[in-house]
Amino acid sequence: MSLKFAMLGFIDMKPMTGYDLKKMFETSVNFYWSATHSQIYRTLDEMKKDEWIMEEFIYQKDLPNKKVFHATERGKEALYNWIMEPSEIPPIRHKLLVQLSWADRLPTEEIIKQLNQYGEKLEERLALYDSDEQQKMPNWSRTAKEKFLWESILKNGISTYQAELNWIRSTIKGLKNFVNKDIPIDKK
Amino acid sequence: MSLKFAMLGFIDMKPMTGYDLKKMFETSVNFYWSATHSQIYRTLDEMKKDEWIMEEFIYQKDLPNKKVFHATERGKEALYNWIMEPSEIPPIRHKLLVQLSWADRLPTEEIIKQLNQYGEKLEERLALYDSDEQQKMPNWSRTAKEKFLWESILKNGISTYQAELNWIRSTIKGLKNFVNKDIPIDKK
DNA sequence: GTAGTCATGTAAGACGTTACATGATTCT
DNA sequence: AGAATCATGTAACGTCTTACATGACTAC
Repeated sequence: MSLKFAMLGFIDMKPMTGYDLKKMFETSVNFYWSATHSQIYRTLDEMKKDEWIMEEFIYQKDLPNKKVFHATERGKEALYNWIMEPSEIPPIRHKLLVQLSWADRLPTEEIIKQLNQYGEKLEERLALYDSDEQQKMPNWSRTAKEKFLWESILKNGISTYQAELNWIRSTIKGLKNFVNKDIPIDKK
Repeated sequence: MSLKFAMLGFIDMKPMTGYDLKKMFETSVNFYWSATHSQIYRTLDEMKKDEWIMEEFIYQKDLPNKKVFHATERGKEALYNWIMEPSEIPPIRHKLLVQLSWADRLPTEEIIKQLNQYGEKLEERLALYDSDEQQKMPNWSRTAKEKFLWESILKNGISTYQAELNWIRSTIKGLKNFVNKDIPIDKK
């Protein structure tokens, strides 16, 4: 449901093609919403039917022709209304945590290896976000307020991943007590 | 893909009905994976076909009949192998962040109201997890290691939500500078 | 009486991923 | 010569949500 609006917001800022949107979802936005080109083109069709966007066909000689989409008044209104809707805490589907719930069956070293691997991925992700690289938060921001909002969004990602990385580290530390030891419950 | 294994893990600990699983997903497990009964019954069918579980039909006089599922050897093996698979950082789909990206259009007070509402939800969630209530992490844990793992999983949730709550608070603070003010970029 | 728990299922639709499909231009 | 970029789409499949459907017993 949010996908339409994520796309509409971009199109409203600056008319765009499906291909442009695809790139947006691959770079900037990527950590809080994502979409493949399949999904993008299908959704563009729907939005066109709903008259939230209008298509402008552009012929190109050297490059493939393309369709630039523009937001309509109806579209802008729909976006505006949606932005004010209250939001729930997003459901998380966390494979690693499901694995951990049943990881009792694994040797402790294996579990630690798993957590380490995951931790490395978090580190990479954080490195990416901390680098200038990720100043790809679309840089055609107009107002100071908008700039502030985009920076805040990035911070959300960073602090979430950082929290999880800290958790990983402390969990690994705790697990080391179980390496090659059998610790009965309630041993005082 | 993880759903099968989340279910299988429970069934392996203790034979269960679809209804029992449903309750598990509503309580304990709920923050890192969730499922409705529709999905659960369909998935049980599939797992039966794959011979990961076996069905035991139980006739009851006062209550509706039920089907208790037991994990098979094949099922246990599948679970074991899956647990060792490396896990990616789960994709996040965060409606509030999409809304924030385009919230420049809203009066700052409205944005703050939105963030406050969301913050309250986080506080409720945290209160729930901090309370004994949430010792609903299935309490038939056998080994100390398993107990440690379940506690760790809960901590993951708590620290994630706590990090987001801190972020919300600091974002609100920052936004207050934009209430009824027009701040040009690069004003020194 | 009315809501809740126990207990099971089906059907339709929304949302998402992966694979299939094409083809010119530009960079290495 | 091979890979990447630009640019669009379709088809099949997998996953998830919402609504429809039933029915007895129990607690307030």
